[in-house]
Amino acid sequence: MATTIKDIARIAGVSPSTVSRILSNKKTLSSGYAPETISKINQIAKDLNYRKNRSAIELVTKTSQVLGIILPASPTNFAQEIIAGIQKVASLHDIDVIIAYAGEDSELLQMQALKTISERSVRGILLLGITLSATNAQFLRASDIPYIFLSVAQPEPDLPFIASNDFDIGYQATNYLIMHGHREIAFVGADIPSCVGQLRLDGYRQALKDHQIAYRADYVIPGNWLYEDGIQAMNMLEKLPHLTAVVAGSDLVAAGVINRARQLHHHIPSDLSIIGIDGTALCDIIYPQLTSIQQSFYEMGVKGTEQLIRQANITSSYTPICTKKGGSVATRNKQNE
Amino acid sequence: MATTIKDIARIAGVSPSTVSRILSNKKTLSSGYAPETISKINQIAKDLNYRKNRSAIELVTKTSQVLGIILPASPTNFAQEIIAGIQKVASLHDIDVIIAYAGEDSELLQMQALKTISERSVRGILLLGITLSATNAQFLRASDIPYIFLSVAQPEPDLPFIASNDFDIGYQATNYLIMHGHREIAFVGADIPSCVGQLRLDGYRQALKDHQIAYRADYVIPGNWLYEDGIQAMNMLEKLPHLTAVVAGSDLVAAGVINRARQLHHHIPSDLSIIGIDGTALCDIIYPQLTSIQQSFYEMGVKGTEQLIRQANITSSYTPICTKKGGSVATRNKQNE
DNA sequence: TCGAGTATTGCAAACGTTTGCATAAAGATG
DNA sequence: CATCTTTATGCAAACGTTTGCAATACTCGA
Repeated sequence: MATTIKDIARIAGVSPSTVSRILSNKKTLSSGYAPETISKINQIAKDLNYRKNRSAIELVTKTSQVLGIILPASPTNFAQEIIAGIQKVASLHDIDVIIAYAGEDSELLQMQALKTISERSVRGILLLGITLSATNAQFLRASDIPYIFLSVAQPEPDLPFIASNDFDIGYQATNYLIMHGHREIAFVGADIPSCVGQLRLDGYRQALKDHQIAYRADYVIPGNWLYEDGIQAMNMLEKLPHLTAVVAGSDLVAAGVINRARQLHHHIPSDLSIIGIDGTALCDIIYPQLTSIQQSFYEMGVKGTEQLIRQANITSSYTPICTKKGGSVATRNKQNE
Repeated sequence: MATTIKDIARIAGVSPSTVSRILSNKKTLSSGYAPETISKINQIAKDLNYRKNRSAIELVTKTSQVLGIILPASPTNFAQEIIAGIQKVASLHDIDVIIAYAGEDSELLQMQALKTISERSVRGILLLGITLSATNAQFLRASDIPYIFLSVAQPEPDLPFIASNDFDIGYQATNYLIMHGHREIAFVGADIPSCVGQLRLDGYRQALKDHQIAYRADYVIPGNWLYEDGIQAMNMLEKLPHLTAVVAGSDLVAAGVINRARQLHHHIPSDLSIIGIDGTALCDIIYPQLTSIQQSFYEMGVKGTEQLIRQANITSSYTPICTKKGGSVATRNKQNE
């Protein structure tokens, strides 16, 4: 049986309140406890290997030092970076983190994760890379716990988020290729039904439009942001003779496209230029090094956590994106066509 | 103010005990509650958006449905896979997971993470990829909470672990190269002072010895398992003319070696063969595809969690390793020398 | 109609901590 | 010496739940 505050009190010959106040070094209104009492209590606590019972504390104080993170069941490779940002800020404030996994698709799994987290009277909830079903969003709102979505912008105004502007990402990626002389550009590997995918596609189309390039439906090959999607996409792209460049939905997709292209004896970037999205560590690792639209994942974690911790009202915001240059995009001059 | 069991009881006109038993569908000794009572209670609970207070439950039952994970401050890329295994099993048993980060080096950070976790009266602690200082190990032992180390074997017998046999990994990697005709083999990127690094190095040396190959200290270039270490290592390897193969401490290191080698106009695998360690998804992504000694990370998570959940006594074990073949190792015939 | 048996529910203590208020002791002031 | 402060500590309620035991209400056979 673990030692409690009462055990310490009994041994020290003081009351539990005294022990409690000393151990959580509360300053009473008056100046405080006798130094000898303090050191005695601390010594006994150490000797008895005393550890606080968080449940009891949280029960009586009705506050907790815990943040809840909800992750998609298949954690994307950038989630790690966001979590690092969260942990950084959390540990600075002596706050613990509990993690629950939610299916992206399965409404049931989502609800389960929400329940799990909300029952722990957490101080706030960070939702990474998911969109909630209407019912579940309602549950979240009703829970009375501050929350914020990270990395995917939410359409509804009362679901605050910190994310990249996915329209801009799509636009900037496409525009980058256009600026390098490309006009036959595919858009592959994105999960189109999703908010993120849809927005990026919109950005892609807008960039084309702004440069009087016709949109071709067969240049858009949806996927699930995965390496395998890149492979698949490249298999289809091969049948499109005029194509000179590809916007990949993620760095992973880009890697798939590049590797499959190599197998098919297409040279990157001279035969085909590729730009990725995310700007993860992967960019440096694959060959040729990937040019990519880099997102500020770490910053999302930091900002989101800070918002939740300082109890101010929570507002949506976009984190900056930038183009990270590699060697996967070549300049194309018109007469080559 | 959140709804409690008492609120429901008052509204339903029953006692809190009734509500409690119904909501956690306890079977009383006799057959049970009246169906109408049950449905009434459930309805009210739903209407009032009732959520259990875990703190209160844990306080009174003195058990928790939480598992603690301690991660190294710089989470390695395979940690994700282990965590996936943990989550899988945990969610099957309706168990939550809380995560704390510990420095590998900093004794203080380690202690902080241990305190954090142990105060939450968790059901068990999983320590990923770290070794504890003597003091901290003592603290862990004294905590009375079941624990198990994952992915790094512990020397002391009362620190149970589930990990790969790192000696075997070093041996098997080296032996694979020898079997392909190599005799001038470097060992790079491993963190030698660490248990894991030391064991793998021992395996490497044993394999050499078993084939009457002399050990050369300049063929061993330590590192920190990182991509950059691979780059650095390759810079040094270039000055060793007879070298034909490399055992990389991790897949990341291997990626670094390969990329730097390409920059230096060495062809992989004809000029230089490379074998990685870990067998992560990265192997397929880099070019040429990496041959690697694959570890069973997911299984570590699964097994460790199962052990902690079923409260049986916890025992150490090794998970299997296997060689995952890519295109980064070439056969070398003797007369080439 | 009377128990006996059973089905359904309630009572109250307990978990370990915090905290507003009360109190005792000691010192200061007149 | 009486009174007032100040300082250091204790009392007891409260947090929301579970659960052993007790109690009530019903059913049924004789």
